[in-house]
Amino acid sequence: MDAFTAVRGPRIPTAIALRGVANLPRTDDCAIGVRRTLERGEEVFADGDPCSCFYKVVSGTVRTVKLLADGRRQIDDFHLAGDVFGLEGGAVHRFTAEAVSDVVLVAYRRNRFSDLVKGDPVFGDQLMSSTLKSLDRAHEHLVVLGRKTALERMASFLLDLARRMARGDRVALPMQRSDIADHLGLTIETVSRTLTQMVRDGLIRLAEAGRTVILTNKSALQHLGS
Amino acid sequence: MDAFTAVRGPRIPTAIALRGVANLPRTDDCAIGVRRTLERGEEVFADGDPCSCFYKVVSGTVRTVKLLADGRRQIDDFHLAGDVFGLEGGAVHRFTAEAVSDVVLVAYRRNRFSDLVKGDPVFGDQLMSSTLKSLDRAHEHLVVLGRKTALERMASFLLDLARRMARGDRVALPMQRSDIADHLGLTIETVSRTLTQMVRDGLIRLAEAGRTVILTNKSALQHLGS
DNA sequence: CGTGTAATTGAGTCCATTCAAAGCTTGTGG
DNA sequence: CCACAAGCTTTGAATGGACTCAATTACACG
Repeated sequence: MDAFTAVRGPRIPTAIALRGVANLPRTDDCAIGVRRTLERGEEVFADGDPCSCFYKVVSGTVRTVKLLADGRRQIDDFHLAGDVFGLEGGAVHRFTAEAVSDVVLVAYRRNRFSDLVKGDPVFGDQLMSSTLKSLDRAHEHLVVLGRKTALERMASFLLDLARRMARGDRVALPMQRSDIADHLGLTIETVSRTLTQMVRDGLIRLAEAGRTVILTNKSALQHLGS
Repeated sequence: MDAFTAVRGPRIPTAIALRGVANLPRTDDCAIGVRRTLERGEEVFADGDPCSCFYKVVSGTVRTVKLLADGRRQIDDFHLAGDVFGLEGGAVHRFTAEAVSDVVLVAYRRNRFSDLVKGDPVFGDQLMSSTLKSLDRAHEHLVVLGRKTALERMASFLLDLARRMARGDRVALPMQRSDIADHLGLTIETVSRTLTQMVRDGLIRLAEAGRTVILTNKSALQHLGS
């Protein structure tokens, strides 16, 4: 079975496709990449939708979500500006993608992978590199979910966010407690209690109604996050 | 940054490389793929080793492992005959790979991805497809570790193994309880108790000193595994 | 200033863990 | 062939960390 044959679109001039999102023409020209804006809570695609596009985040935050039959939820990952998501092997998406905040995306039509790479070898390298990065993040998160305590999970999460989006030691959380809980395999109560304990222990400070975290003792956090 | 430049080997005739493992010449000719046999417990590569090769399993089972500083262990995945593992984005491996049973592998030298694909587009598709399959498996496992109970974890695990390696409804477990525990984020005691409970409930039977599981009520297991 | 949503805090419970011991298997040497 | 050792697995009892249920507080928005 082939990864990129399920949906065939028009041939994409791939040289332009993924590299310079900032330089993309602001049109609906599907051949290059469709700019798409969503409001907080809107769905990018749903579990089971035909897998015709993948996406790159221009601004905002997206969550990729899996739901169990009884409503339990697991958030695989949060995707920030520059991240690629929605690239999958099968013919349909295996998870749902939703806007955590207001979001701007660029959608790329999926195609036979070898064709894309033939058109632009660098593009192929980048696509593979981006997929391998996702895989690495997923593997890292398996350790968090499989073997870490609530405190350690939160420390890992905050450090990861800080590395990716911090200005100084301030992290403005784009998501709410329930998202963090469903990402870390905890409940919102435990998330809240853990943050409170971190404040008590001088690891962090909270600001802006708890939506900004200031890392006041990064080395202690790193020791916790392993 | 490019995924496949860290180690440059001689140009690989990729058309032969990944497709027909069974047809590979049994030589040490590194340009095609080195056959490698390991005994149970031996290391394929270690966390931090330079990432010069990736591997395809010919026979046996391999585990990929992450260790925390205090000895806690997470087994990302088990790799069975036909599976590819060890392909990573960075210059060094981020986990350890060990033989769960006696194992035969073929090692492929990593190379610039676009070069590989240029040599053989089908090979590129397969490599990407294999990576996306790993990513899908990792995401599926995140749900297991983040949101499922011990019973559900074990059900998911047994069904996955059955799908991949069962003869009829018999699954000969290649790994021991501690491996299962470290894969499912449980302790060996909980793994054992869960299996005992499944036997009591008529979901499975155990044979050959508990190293073979017979799925006697697959639909009930599927209901548990969601 | 009220209203609804999100976040925090508290009390009690439970599932999986830890600690402990016994039972099986397998391999080795007498 | 049996005895013994070493490792793996199972079982039991008690503990504990995160959960559930419940109530309160804080905040955003009309």
